[in-house]
Amino acid sequence: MSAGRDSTKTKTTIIYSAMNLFAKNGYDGVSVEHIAKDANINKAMIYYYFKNKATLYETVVKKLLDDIQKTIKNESAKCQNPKEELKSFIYTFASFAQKNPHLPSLMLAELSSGGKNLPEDMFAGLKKIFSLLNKILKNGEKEGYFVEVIPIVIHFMIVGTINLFITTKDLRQRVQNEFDGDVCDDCDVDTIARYIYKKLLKMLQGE
Amino acid sequence: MSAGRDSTKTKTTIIYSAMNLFAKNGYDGVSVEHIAKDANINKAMIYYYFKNKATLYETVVKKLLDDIQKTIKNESAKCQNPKEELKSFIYTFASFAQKNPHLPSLMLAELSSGGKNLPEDMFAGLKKIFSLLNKILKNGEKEGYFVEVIPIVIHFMIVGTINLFITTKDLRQRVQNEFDGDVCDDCDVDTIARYIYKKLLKMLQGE
Amino acid sequence: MSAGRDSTKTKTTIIYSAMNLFAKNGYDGVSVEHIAKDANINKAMIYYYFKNKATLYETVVKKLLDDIQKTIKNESAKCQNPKEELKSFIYTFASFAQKNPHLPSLMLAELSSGGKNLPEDMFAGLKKIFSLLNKILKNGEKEGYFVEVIPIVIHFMIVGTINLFITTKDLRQRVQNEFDGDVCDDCDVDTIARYIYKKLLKMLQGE
Amino acid sequence: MSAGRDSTKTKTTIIYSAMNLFAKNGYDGVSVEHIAKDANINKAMIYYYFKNKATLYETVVKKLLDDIQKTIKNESAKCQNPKEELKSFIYTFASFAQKNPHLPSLMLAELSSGGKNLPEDMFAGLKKIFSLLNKILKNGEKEGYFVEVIPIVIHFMIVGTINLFITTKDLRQRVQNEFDGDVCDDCDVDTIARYIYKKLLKMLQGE
DNA sequence: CATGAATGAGAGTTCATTCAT
DNA sequence: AATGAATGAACTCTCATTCAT
Repeated sequence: MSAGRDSTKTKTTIIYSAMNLFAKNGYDGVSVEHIAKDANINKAMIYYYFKNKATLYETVVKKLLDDIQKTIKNESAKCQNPKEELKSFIYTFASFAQKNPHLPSLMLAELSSGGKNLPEDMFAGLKKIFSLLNKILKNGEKEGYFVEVIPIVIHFMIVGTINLFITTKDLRQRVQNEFDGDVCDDCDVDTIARYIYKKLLKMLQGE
Repeated sequence: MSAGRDSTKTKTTIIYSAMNLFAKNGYDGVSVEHIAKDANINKAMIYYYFKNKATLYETVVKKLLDDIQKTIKNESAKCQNPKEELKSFIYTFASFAQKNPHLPSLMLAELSSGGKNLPEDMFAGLKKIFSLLNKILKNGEKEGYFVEVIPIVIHFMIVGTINLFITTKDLRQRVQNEFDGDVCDDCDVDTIARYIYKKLLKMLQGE
Repeated sequence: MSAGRDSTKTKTTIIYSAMNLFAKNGYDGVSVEHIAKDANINKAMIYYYFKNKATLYETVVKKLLDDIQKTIKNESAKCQNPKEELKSFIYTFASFAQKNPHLPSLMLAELSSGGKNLPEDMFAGLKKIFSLLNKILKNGEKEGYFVEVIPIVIHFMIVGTINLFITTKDLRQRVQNEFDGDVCDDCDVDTIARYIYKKLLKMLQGE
Repeated sequence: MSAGRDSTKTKTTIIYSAMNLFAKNGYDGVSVEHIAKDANINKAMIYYYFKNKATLYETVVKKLLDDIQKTIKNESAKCQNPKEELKSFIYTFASFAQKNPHLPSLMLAELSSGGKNLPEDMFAGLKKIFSLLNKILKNGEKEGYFVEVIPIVIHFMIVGTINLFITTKDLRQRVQNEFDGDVCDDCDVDTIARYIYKKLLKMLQGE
């Protein structure tokens, strides 16, 4: 009654339920039945649209990586110089990660398993994202904006920091009071992005 | 016969097997039977020593966090000033993470699940580690070595970068050639630690 | 549009695909989807033409039994005396079984399940085939060609031997060398049919 | 309560339930749950004792073939000459097949699937049985009792006939009256064995 | 302390069958 | 006459956990 017989709609529903749940509980922590119930569809439909659980997972992760990569690219096109591009990269990644809290979790889960689940196919997504930053840094270097750096380290600094920031949000709020140091529990992502950008500039321009 | 001694030995064996497997495959990716086989003991013994699988997991993670925290503390005690302490923090964390490749995986897995698995009890470990860095930064600031920063962000920068570096080791080697940018596939952890420290100093000192 | 013609064609396609697959994999070993794909039609069409899977199976088996029975009858009509008729029966059954390797498999599968699958309706086919041999033997007896025998036993000898011969073809070739006795792995069906006929004559004529 | 914790007993129970059900309904026609219920044990125990359904099936078939082969061998040892041995072979096979109505069904099912289910491992059983007959025939030939024949054909005659006789028992009784020819619906297996032996002798001795 | 046997719940997956268009 | 979407039941297999010895 509800969903009817709309192929794309059903498939999309499945993907979003899966994205949601995989992000929260990881691959092994989510059952196909769980996804089906969340998507309000019959469990067998998942196998109608996807070969198996692993394929569904792969689809989800790929979509997420694809989306962010496109978003970053679009935003980057509006920039005038490497500095702006770097800023845009950080801001866009951060805001996307916040809007899709799935992403950091999935990325970390994926990476922390050594890519056990999704071989051969989704690296493309990760590589493309890194490529974008790589170009920005190299350009900036060539044009005299930045000093020479090891791009992958900068990449890990940005992504690692933001990811941890997002994934620990709940935790940080849980501990805020029992702690002397500032855990930034009420900072919003924009603030953090700005902060990271500012600090990073110092690295990239220093001496 | 000859009780007691074997007891601790068995328990230790279990913990190390569990640590190993949990790190590689995550909580849900490891079965109790799997651990028993790896530890070469009877499955029921795990339930003799640990209430259940979750408790065993908790024990493992806590031990790991405890170990690193103690190591960092010990190393820190040998230092003369905040700069040296910061250097020591980064180096120690990096080398510990490399020697226990379990740690980053477990930390990420744990955090990325929003602490779903080990509630209430293991945060202590994470907090202690952060506390160490917090003190270093605050001291450095008070003594004029560092400018004022948001400690948790610096913490995430260090930990996030190193963790990603370690967990992506295999992946980076897999892609090294098909890529234009340097993915640092043959850098060792020390090199990276030194690099991170150097770059961080710029942040913390720059006017 | 242009109904009617396609109708029969589709139905026929289904039957042949089903025959092929049922023979190779047995009733439970074949899915309706499998048949649909093989026949290159939509799965639901099978339910348009046949009440359900069991009915389709029944149709297939009946057709096969009907075909062979008609073939035997036709060939028999060309014969002059019971001896020739017996020879024709054996040769025809053997060559039909070889051309339709489905038949023996299906017969055996059907019989070995105690007729669980097709109740009440397909025995007719089996009975008709046996009737043909029965008449030959009775005639031969009356006309002094053969001694009196129990027809059903002779029937089982012929059918059982040929069926085993055909169904074990692959197996016999697999073991040919590791075996001292001759497993007749390169005999063709005609040779065997002739041999069976010759040996059977001895039984039917002896003293 | 009932079965208790007796390993061998449980395993045996499983095997016999499986033998029974597989014979009646074939491999695909029996569910693991079905077997568990019939054996009055927990479904998971089947996987405790057997790798999977296929392995259980294999075990069952192998046991059956082993049993009959040993029985035939034992009986054969009591005989004085090839003629007696042949008689013994036929009688023993027939009576075993009757007492274990599973055997013919399983053999046929197995063969008719081209050995799809049990590769590489159970042929041994089939080969051993054939070897026994092979020796009898060769000996008989050497000692002047029998003429030269193709052993595998004789083997198929015996086994094929008896198998069909047993598997069609129900069917033959269902049709007895609606039929002119004698379908031997009330013959017992001994009668048939004797008959087959008698007829076979004619083949093997006739000049 | 230690073991093998046992359990019940649930996981992923497939299937025959039906519905809506 | 034909199609793709949908369903619910069943199936194989695994797992965390407990019992009996």
